[in-house]
Amino acid sequence: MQRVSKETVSLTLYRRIFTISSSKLRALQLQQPEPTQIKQVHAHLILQGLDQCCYVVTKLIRMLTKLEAPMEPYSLLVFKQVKYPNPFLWTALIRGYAVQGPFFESVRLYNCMRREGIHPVSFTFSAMFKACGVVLDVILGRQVHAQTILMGGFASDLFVGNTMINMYIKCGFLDSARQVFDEMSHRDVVSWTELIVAYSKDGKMESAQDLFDEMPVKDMVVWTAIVTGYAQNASPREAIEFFEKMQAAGINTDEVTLVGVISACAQLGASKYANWIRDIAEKSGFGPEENVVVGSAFVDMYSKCGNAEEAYKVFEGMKERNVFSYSSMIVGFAMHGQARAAIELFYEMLKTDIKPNRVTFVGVLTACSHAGMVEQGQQIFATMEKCYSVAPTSDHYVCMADLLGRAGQLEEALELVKTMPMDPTGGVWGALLGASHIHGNPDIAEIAANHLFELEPNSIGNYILLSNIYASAGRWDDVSRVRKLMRKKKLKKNPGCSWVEGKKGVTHEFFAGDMTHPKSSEIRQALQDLIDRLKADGYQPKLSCVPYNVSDEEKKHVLMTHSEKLALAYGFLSTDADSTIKIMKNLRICEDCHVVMCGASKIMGRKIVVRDNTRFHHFLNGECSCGNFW
DNA sequence: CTAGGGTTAG
Repeated sequence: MQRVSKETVSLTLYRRIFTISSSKLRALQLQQPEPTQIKQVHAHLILQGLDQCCYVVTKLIRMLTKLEAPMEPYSLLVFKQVKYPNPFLWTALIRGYAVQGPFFESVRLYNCMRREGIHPVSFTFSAMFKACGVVLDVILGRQVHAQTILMGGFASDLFVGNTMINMYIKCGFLDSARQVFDEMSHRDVVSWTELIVAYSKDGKMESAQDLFDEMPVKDMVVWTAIVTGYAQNASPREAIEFFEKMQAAGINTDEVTLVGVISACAQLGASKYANWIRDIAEKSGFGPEENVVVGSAFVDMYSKCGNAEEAYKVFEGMKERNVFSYSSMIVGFAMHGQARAAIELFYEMLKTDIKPNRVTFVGVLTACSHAGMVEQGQQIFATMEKCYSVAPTSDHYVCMADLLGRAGQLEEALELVKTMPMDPTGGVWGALLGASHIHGNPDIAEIAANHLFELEPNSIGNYILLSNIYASAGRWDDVSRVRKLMRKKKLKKNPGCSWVEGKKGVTHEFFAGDMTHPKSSEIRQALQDLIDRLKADGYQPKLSCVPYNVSDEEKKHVLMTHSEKLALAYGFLSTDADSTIKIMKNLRICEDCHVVMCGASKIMGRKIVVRDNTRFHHFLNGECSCGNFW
């Protein structure tokens, strides 16, 4: 009779046992194996005399680790019963603790192993680097690094090198990671990609780009990394440029690549790009229905491109939704002034088993704030930690200061800021300053602004806002004091700029007082005609929107040259009579322009959508979705 | 064993 080696038998057996047990797990829809099942498997091993076989026990421990079963008691138990564990078995246990914790057990076991004179394998070092990366212990990481060199040869092992790079990156030591990379005798795409991603996450796109250019062979993953890197670093045009290069190079794209590009399109906020990438996604079989991440990215993109209906359509059509999908949709509703829809969706979400997170609450609270729903917002804020164990961060205090302040409860807002449990951030004081602007309260504005000048000394917007608040109150001495401060700091005003989507997605850009457009005189005329019709309907220019101490005539003239008005007039001239006019502005839309937009939507019978620096205004029939509350 | 993914406020 032919003798079968023990390892071969055990491999077959291992397959049989584990196929059975994993199909059982699937049938029971369990995430983790039940203790009884583990016991059964172990009893089986003992019965077969395989509980001493390192190979089988190693496999068992690896499987348990993968299934996220706790290391104790079973993994540790089966390990302890093996009389002569080999380095692979030790390593499986060390890795298990590295992945699931407690981390110090990995270290203790590693030391035990060394004391017993067991020689580590390369895999052991990888496991240790993993552990160091998890707890960000770079000191231990460096010690293990030194040992890989002492042990001879391991430091130049490709896998050990890659895990070492990974550990240094996780700990934030990019230079050390780069040094390992530079000293490695063999590198693969993984080594390159790890570093490229690390550089781009650190905002160093030039370094990432340099490495990318040097790479001998580029695969889909690294192309995706560079596209996504640009998208994440607020360079959507570059992201799209590289995506197109990637396609031209004949590289496949998958849903991960698409997500990066979708995010870039969201940042551009133009329908043209939205339609373009949607088309590509559908054609390559990665529509928003199938994949949660793609779907959520599309929801966000459509919201940011001003297409709230399509965002919701995508959301509704998604087969699976998670906290990102809901949060994006809630934030989207809030952005478009649909506070009720946002809050309803939030409550709908609570009925599912998806748990809201910090971002979800930021979304709901801003929705409340934009709709002036103070009590509802306060109630949600009060329950977020108690009921959903999401501790409020300063972001949430920004929302609350905004909620109270916008609603005119400036004193309460100030009190909240003074008593909040962490140091108030620029955002919190900024919300208060903004509210003081809306409600014309120079005293509270002063308090907020003084904190802001400390926290954000170079942020021009704060100086302008304070100066405008003084101007509205007629305190011209204070105005010139702030102006002087700005001059001293050499801060330059960020010019107001608007652009409008014309036919075929072509956009036109206008600055305040802009006369450079070839059709300038026509635009002026169209705007004048519109204003005349509005005046006949009772419109009065809001002179208080001009923060200069000049004559009323001059103020009227300044108002007429605001970039969003020029964009509006051009929109009328250059788009079909039944289409929506889409305008974007880099700064907050001014009150006078807001009134004009309302009136224009009624008189001209057109839908107008304006995106200013934070949100969308939908004008229809003389009304705005923000309810004149923004 | 190691590399690429989406949501945040003034």
